[in-house]
Amino acid sequence: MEKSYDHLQTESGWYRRWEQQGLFTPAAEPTGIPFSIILPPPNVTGSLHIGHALTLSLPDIIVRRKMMQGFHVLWLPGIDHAGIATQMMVEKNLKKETGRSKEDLGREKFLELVWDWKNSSEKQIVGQIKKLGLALDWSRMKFTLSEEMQRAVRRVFVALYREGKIYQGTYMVNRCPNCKTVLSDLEVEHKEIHGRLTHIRYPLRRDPQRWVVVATTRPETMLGDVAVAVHPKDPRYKKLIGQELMLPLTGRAIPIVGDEDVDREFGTGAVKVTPAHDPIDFKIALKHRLEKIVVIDELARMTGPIPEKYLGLDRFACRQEVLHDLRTLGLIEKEEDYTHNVGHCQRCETVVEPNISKQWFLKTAELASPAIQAVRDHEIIFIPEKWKKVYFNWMENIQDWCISRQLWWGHRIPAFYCQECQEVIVSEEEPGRCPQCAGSRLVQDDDVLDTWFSSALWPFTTLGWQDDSPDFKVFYPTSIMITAFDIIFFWVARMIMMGLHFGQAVPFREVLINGLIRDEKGQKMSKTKGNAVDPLDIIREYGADALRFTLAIQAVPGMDISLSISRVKGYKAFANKIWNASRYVIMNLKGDEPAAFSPGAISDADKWILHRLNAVVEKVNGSCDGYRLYEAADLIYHFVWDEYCDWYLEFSKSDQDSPDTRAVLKLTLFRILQLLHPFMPFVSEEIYQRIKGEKDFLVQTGFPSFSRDFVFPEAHAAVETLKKVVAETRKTRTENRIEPNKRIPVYLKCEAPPERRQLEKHLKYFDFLSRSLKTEIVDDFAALPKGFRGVSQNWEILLPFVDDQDRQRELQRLKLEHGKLTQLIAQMEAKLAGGGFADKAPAEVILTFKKNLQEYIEKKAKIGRTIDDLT
RNA sequence: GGGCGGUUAGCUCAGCUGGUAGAGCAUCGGUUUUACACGCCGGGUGUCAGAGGUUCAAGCCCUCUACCGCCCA
Repeated sequence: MEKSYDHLQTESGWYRRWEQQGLFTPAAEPTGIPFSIILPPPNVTGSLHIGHALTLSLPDIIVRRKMMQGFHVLWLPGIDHAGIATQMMVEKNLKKETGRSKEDLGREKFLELVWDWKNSSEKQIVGQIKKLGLALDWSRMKFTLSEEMQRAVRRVFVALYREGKIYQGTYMVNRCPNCKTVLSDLEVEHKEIHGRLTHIRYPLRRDPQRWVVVATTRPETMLGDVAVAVHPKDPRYKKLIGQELMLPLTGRAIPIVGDEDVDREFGTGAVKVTPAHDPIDFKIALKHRLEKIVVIDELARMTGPIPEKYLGLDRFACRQEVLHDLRTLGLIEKEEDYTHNVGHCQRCETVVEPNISKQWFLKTAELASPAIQAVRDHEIIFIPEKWKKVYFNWMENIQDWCISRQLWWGHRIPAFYCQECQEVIVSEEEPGRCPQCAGSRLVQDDDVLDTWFSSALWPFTTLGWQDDSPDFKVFYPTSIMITAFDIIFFWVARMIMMGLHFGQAVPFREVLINGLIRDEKGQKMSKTKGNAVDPLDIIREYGADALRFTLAIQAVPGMDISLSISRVKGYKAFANKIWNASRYVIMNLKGDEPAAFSPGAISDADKWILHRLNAVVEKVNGSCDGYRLYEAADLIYHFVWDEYCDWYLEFSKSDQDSPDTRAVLKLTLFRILQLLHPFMPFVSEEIYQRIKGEKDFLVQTGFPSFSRDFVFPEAHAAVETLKKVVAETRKTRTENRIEPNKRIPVYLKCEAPPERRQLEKHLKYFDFLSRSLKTEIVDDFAALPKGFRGVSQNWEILLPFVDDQDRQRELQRLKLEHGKLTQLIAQMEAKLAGGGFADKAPAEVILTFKKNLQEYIEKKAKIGRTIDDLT
């Protein structure tokens, strides 16, 4: 074996072999309890970022452990067509490369380009996923826009339409003028904007010298005002209700209406009403039967019955014009700085324009209530539980979902319009003829569905629900959904609604919410923002194992992660540590190690490591079962490094002649590899291949579980004593600057006969680990040469001086320690005496406390005696 | 406006049902000890954001404040 671990070499080969062996494809015959996870599909907008690495690694750790435990595991991969994002990218690309727009190409040709893009993006994503080592069953790979998924989506759409849950209607929706499509509420992000609140005078028609002042952040919309609303009880304005105002710049007269919903505190208390461009005004207008004047078009340009000079201007350019013109007319009362929330397109950050148009909607209330109930009834468990509240809060206030998008890339809405009789036909297949008038001039709806519509169906459509497949019967409901919290509404909530409705059961039993990986500014990483990190860079430099381990150990459920490269580096060193520990073990194996050893016959050191291993295995299983993977990773890390490497390998150096010890070395290493495999699949596999048993691959060997045969409390206690005295001896050596390599005699004194016997049995380890020339356990130091002294619980250590300078140094050190102990003891005694601690604290707590105190007192006395002795 | 989370060693973060604080990295001293210098041995490091309260005892529970971040409207 090489002296240091080469992650690049190891990680390059294994994945292909795992895949070729079909290790990740569940056997045709169910071999255990089904366990399934459907991968939250990454977008085909490019490549994966580090956030994906987290959301994909965590389930993989769970999946691999389940595979090892013998479950019938399916971990199903897929990718998402991501309507808006993908189309935008391809459009941008087309523009850049050829200067042409998608309209220049036409729908069909453009879509061909998008498919090309999808294919190359898919290739890249799949490559990245394999580099991460995910144990996915590629034979079941899905794509949200495949022919198969399209069939499923059409079936669902038609079913919901027939149930009256999908309807078409004209309402105010959010439109992104840049993406040129409407958006759902969820795709709009509210951001604080430092804008201006402009107070504009609207003169009274009968008395132009008097006016009403309205305040607005969007002066350009005044061109579409149809009224000014005031609160009917507002003393400032109530007499004016019913009168008319002259709308500046337009020459139109508009009424003053009274409306209870007007906020008297906002601005002047009189609000302009622009029903075509503001959702609140839209509602006011409905109540008062006011006309809706559209003055901004779908691309956010000025339009409609407005003065010609404004026509065609961009909304923001027009704002400046309107302000200028009003100023000229002296109609601006004042302008003030004003901070308010403005909706932005989640994809491109353009300010969203409220817009009235005819769209398709999904009525969500009826779907939501069983979905709420399922979580209430614990059919679905959120981990951590607090996310339930977020889920309930959204679901209980859910609005109808606008599902149509003015895009080309997506599931085309299966609605057909008869050009003869205007009949709307919703059908899975092209109807051919109008069922109403038998006309054959049918035109399909141009729009496509919101990407998230097909995502909502993902847990059952990927399993072949639409074809009544065996997979659906075996693997639905899936076991768990693992994702970031920003996707609770987009995915989780909608999947639950659709899963219950069409799959007849919850889509998953558990929802594990992980945090987001943020950049150094604490910002969400996203491709559109350009602050994403490529996990491949990290993998190349430190290894996928190190990355996976870092993510696992940092991922406290529900907490965000700031990815720290220094930690990745640390876990790369961990991989190297394991490599070298294995190297030591493998180099020492002679082939005569018994396959089975008698637990009674092995050494205490062997028993100790098995005992510790057993305890760690039990804890790791508990942590994994509770999805505390960070805790499991931490346990494994410390067991391997602090116990197996730092102590057991060192003990074994004194026992190399024993075939039993070599057998325990190998067995423990094997168990470590098994424990580690879900977290670090590559290095563990690479090493396993060198100590391989009957199974070809590590994932086939099982996951360790607690064993009653490996409980050795006496041997464990003995070795802990040994470790304690070794540590104190080393410390005494270092503190007194005894040359690290020099072997010197060590004298020990012990007040606890059982501990003395424990150590006497293990002096060979002690000599080796503390570089002792010879070790004597004596009853009294009096007859011995003077020396450096060390004290730990029940033990005193004496390392003989070489000269008088040594003695002086030692005295100084002891006095210092004596002082520290005096202080500590005083504090503890004070606590015991006053306050009520002794009366009220539980007996055990006091007992431990007193025991500790007693120890300190004894230690102090010992040091005191030593000081006298040396003086 | 409603809600949630964070504030612990220089940095990034753990700390389970309250019992005198931990990890990785960094740092300091020593060390080419035959698995590993991606190492080994040893050390230092914190008024656990601030104030108040409950308690014998609070990083952990309660109240308030400050700052940072997020979600929803």
